[in-house]
Parts: sequence; structure tokens; C-alpha cells
Amino acid sequence: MHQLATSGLKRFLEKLEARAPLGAEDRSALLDLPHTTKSLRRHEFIVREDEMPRHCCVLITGFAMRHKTAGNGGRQIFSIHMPGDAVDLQNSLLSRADHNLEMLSAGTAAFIPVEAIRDLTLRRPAIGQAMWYETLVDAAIFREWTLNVGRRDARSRMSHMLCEFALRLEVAGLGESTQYELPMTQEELADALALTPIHVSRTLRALAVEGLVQRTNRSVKILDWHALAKLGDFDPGYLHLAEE
Amino acid sequence: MHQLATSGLKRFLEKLEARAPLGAEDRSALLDLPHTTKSLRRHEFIVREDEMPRHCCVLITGFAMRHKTAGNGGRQIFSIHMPGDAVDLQNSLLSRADHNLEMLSAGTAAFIPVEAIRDLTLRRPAIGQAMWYETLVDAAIFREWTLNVGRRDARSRMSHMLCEFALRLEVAGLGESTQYELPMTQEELADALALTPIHVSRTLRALAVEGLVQRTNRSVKILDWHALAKLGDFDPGYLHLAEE
DNA sequence: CGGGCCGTTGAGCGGGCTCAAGACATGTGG
DNA sequence: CCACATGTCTTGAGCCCGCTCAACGGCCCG
Repeated sequence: MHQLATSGLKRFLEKLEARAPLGAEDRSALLDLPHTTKSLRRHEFIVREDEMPRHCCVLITGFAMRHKTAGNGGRQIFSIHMPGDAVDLQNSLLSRADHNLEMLSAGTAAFIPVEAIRDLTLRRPAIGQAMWYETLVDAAIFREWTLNVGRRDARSRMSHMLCEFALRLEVAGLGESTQYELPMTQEELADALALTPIHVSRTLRALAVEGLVQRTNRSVKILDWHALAKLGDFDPGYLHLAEE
Repeated sequence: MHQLATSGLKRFLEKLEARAPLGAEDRSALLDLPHTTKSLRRHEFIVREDEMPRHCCVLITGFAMRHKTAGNGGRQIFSIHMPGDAVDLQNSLLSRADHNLEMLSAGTAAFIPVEAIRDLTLRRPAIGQAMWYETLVDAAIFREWTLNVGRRDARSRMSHMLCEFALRLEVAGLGESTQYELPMTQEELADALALTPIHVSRTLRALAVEGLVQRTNRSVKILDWHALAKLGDFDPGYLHLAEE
């Protein structure tokens, strides 16, 4: 159990260090963070809007999503998260949650007391800075999604999102950029893209007919990356990946 | 000149302290940040996409906006900023800008070298944390705008945005919540709401006919706050203002 | 075998877009 | 003082992308 937990934070550590390496003391201070691991069911909520979360959660396995529902019943998904992501720094540090965090698939996560995080980032400012930058990248992704939803049509939106996932999963070592597992229903895709599930179905069909992507079950195969990226107006700069 | 500059950072300091008070040393360390002040024209860019900004900018007077243009020519405005806002921590800390920062009105700003910021936040982690939280609130606003654009119709979008500005301006001490100056053209409103300028015109007219708001020149008068907030599905939780 | 859940397909509608023209204010130079 | 250009806002008419409503089919799992 402790084995699992440690390796979970390890993935988080690797993610932080991808941007800027940490010293040995910082590294071990991070890995020594007190935490408990817990397995989570699909659709289980990690945090709900208006709660005051007392733990911050690092995904070890499985996928999660942020979302919020408007007064008219429309739901908007803001982002999708994968193993290694510290998934609710956003909510836990600001004391009152302004959106929901929900598992997309079954998985496991490490729960770290918020005070331990606050404490660590004060004691070891380099870690604080690394986490800060991580949330800045999250913000960059939020902005790109706003652009996606606000200014691109359905086919471009879908293409853009599929490209983003391809790249992020590849960088995280969770798939190839041309073929990956994505545990989202068409209804969830719709809420991420601000479309209806029906139109998501039609859009995916159109992309398949054009020979760009193929989606079967919960997996995505990209047949023509170049064309898909072009159609999706996809420029990965906003992901702020290490240049290679 | 130095007088002006100091008072500019002072406003920023007040904003940081609204969330969590800082110690005397932190306070003076922040105010002692090296910086130069500069006056900016309307439509002048502070940062452009793909640049590698070497300064972080704190607004002293005037309004600014973040935006980015999609491949099809559509522009999306992500947020509006007002005096006291550190307006491009987002871009400067991640080294390569992924969006533009442009003045909405003429104004003045303090420019702080990025290294000085990085340095200060490492030396004085409490300040780092305060700035971090500030960017987390920015992120919360990005999310709300995504929901706005994705899941609300034109009248609700507009109402929501007018409510947000009313509250933020009041908290910043720049207007009453029922009457304020907003230096945005209808085209800029359109790009913030993901509408066309034409539809913005019609929507504003509709809200005026219903007796909710009145817009003349560049000022906004809210005639029925309660109805406007309801129509706009406006719940200020996401702004994370101090509870009072 | 029955019942969710998920995806597909069709038909009709509508909110916001496009295109086009005009109104009005401001500034600028002759 | 007028002539003209420019930027901003308004109004009208027609259209289209994506929505709504409804039915059906496949699949999994009890």
C-alpha cells in the first residue's frame, strides 16, 4: 500500500521536475508528504462545489475531470486529468471549492492534507514555485479551452481536443500520440466541447469519414495527425511542454 | 515618478493582503521590488503571443485585456484587468507567452524584471504563496468564462459579465456596484462573450428594454441588480472575495 | 431475458451569424 | 467653417450550424 502511494507521488514529482529540476532535499521532502491512498469508483466525486476541501489529491491511476453546472442545467467540463496530476490545488488552496472534481474512470489517488502542502511550500519555496507553475499551465489550458469553445466550430473543437490529449498522454508516458485510451462517453465529450452528445456523434462520424480519426469503444486512433492538427488549429505552445 | 510607482505597487500589495496579511518584512520587500513605470496608449500591447517577456507588469491606472486569435480569425478575450492587477504573471513565469496582453484604455504600469519576481518568491515564500493564490483566482475566473461562453445564451452571458465587473470594480474601490465605467467597445464585449458585435448591440438593447441595465458611452448603470444576477446565473463564489 | 447505458439517425426549429446599409459622433486638414 | 475619413453603433433580411425531440439499435450485466 505504501509502495503504491510512494510511486504515485513519484509520478507527480517527475512531472514537477520536467519543468525545473529540484534539489535532493526538496525531492525527498515532497515524497515524504503525509498522505493516504484510496481507490475511487467511476463517477465518484473527489470534491464538490461549495465544499471546503481539507485534502489535496494526486491521481495515481485513472482519469478525472473538473466541471460545473450552470443554472439552466448545462454542464461544462473544464479539464481532464491523468495520473501524476495534482488535481485540486485549485480548490483546496482557495478554501472553498468553486467547481466539482469527479472521476472519469475508476482509479486510485493519494490524499495529502492541505496544511501539509501549505507548510511544505513555505518551508521549501522551490517546491512552491514548481507547484505554482503547474497551476499556471492548468490556467493556460483553461484559456485554450475557452478559445476552443468560443471561437471554433464543432469539427475544429473536437480535433483540437483530440490533439491535446494525444500530446499530453504521450508526454505522460500513457500512450502513443497516434493511439490512446480515452475513458470518456460522448456525453462527456459534449460537455467538454460545449456541444450536444448528438452533435458529438455526428462530428466524430464526419472526422472518421474524412479519414482523420477512428474511435472505437473508448480508444482513439489518429489516422492523419497533420490534417487533424490543421483542422483543429492546434499549436501546442499553450501546453508549455519542455522543448525537445 | 517614484511616488507614482510606489503607490502602484501599493495597490497590488493591498490586493495580495486582502486574502492573507503579510509580515512587515514581506511588505517592504514587495514594495522595494525594482521596477520602472511607463505610460501606455490604448491598444498598446504589453506582451504578444510567442514573445519571451522579461518583465512582469502591474497595472497602476487603466484597463487591460488578455486575448488570443484562432486560426479562423476569431478572437477570444479571456479576462479584463484593472489597476492593482499583476497582469502577466501567467506569461512571464512560463517564459513563452501563449496569449496577448493589450491595453483597453490608456494607462500606466509598473514593469518588474521577471528574475526579481522569481527571486523574491524564493526568498520570501509567503509572498510567493500570495501571488500564487492570486493566479489561482485568475484561473477560477477563466473557468467561469468558459462556462459562460459554453453553456449560457447571449442575454445570460452579458448579464453575468456585467455583474462580475460590477463586483470586481467595487471591491477594487473603482466604482459602485450599480454604476461604473467600462472602457470596452461592443466589438470587445463581443470577443469576451464569443458573440458578434451585432448581436451584442441587440442583446444590450434587449436588457435595456427590460429595464435591467442602461449603457451610455462607456458607462454601465445597473437598474435591477437582483434581476440581472438572476438572469446572468451569477454566483460570486468563483471570485473568492473575502467574506464580509 | 429484461433493463440500463450508450451511441445513432432523422426531421424540424431557432439563436446567433452574415452581409449590407445607414446613423451618428469624433477628429483632422484645408 | 466645411469636407472628409474613421470608428462605433444600429437596424433589417436571410441563412446555417448546432439544438431539440423522438425513436431505435447494440451492448453489457444482472
